Amino acid sequence: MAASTPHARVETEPPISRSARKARTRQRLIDAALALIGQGRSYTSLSLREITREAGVVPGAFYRHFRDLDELGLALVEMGGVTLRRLLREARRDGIPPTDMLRGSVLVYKRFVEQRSLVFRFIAAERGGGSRILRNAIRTEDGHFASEMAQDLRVLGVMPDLSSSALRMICGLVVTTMLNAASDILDVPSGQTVQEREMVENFVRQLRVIFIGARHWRED
Amino acid sequence: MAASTPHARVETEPPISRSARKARTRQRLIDAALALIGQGRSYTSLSLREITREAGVVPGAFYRHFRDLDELGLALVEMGGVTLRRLLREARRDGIPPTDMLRGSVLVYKRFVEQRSLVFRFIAAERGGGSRILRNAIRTEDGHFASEMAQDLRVLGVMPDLSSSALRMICGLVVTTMLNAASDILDVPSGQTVQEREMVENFVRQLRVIFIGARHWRED
DNA sequence: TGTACATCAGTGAACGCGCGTTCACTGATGTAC
DNA sequence: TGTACATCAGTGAACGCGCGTTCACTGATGTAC
Repeated sequence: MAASTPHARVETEPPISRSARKARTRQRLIDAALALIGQGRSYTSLSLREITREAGVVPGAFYRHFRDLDELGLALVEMGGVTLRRLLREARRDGIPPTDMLRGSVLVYKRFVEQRSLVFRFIAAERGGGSRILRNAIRTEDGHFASEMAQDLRVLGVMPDLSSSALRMICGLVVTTMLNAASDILDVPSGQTVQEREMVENFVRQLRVIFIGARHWRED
Repeated sequence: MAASTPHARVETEPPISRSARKARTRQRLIDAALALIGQGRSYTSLSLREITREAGVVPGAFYRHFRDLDELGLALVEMGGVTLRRLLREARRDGIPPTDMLRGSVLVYKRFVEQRSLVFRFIAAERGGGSRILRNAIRTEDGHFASEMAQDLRVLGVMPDLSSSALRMICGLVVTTMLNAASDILDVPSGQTVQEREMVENFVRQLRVIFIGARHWRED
């Protein structure tokens, strides 16, 4: 047990600065909340004590890092934003799948969501539901994501006839459709089941409708 | 206080059968949960005692009506399903707004959501988030709603070239877009504000994209 | 480099509180005769 | 219609438990000289 007390030093590790240690504990609290979400709990129903227990610190230590649970929630939202921006960055780097572009993108997205299931579970849940503060923070984050996506499409010369505002609006629709799909992706039993294939197919077709609509869009 | 005890009889009311009284208490529990949701609470974070307190019964009485909170949640989902079916029924009865069809429908929907804000707040929140049981129940309910909408459109002869499966898929997209919008509708500060108009405009344009996409849809 | 003091992340104990669940009970409603 | 008994929705008290928050504390890290 001595090894887990805060001041014990694991022999193989070098000394750690106070600020680094503090940042590490902060991250442990965030990870603990995500781990509990991963066990099927919803963020709104987590207690401060559960989180500190999972993180391996005493309840009172929580207050060295966050004023209350909402503030930890905002940190999770920020992490969600970072995750979404990474999705775009990877898309930019890897380019569009050469054949069957839409289905390819959907499968890439599906894998991305599954690899970061905890963050997406959190976003999908609190987007519609949690406290007003979290909901608005997530809405803002989603909005930024949609705007960035619109700018990327503009740069790539996709749908050059659309006005910026129309492109932005369409990306907003794509984003909400993606986030709805994230919830479906996480709930479908994994493995090459019929359900899974139907879910992917449905998602692909819905995006196709949106892009067909975008191609034929005319300003009023 | 005597008037609020279960056996007291308000003089002006006729005697009530035992089963009617039980149904009334059950409804009070449901209404109490909705009332608390209306105060900005999320269903997942409600406690059994809060609900019974709000309903004006003793905590133990809860068990005469529901096994646990999930079972009450399922009753709320069912109520949500009834609400959605009523929306379709009214649409059938009143027909499509004669001019500016889409914007007209959106405004009708907006008023509908605002009038039943508690139910929609619940659905919007638990759809992505609550317990797995509730999420699946809501998914099922939404699916039925989409199927019914598809059938209505078929009967009305809207988009007669689409296969039933394509029509169903498109209605699914419309429904998720509607439910996302419900969350926006409930969060936007009411009154004739700029924000409100922009939100409605965005919603209208997104639906327009979907319907344009549907008109140009070709089976693979 | 060494020493004396300051800082502060995390501890551990304590507090009062609301929680879910149980149980024997009460008394109005329902039923059999 | 009247009477005797059964039913059961709701009561009220009790239980053990985990909760959020507070506080004086400890001791490793950081700093001034």
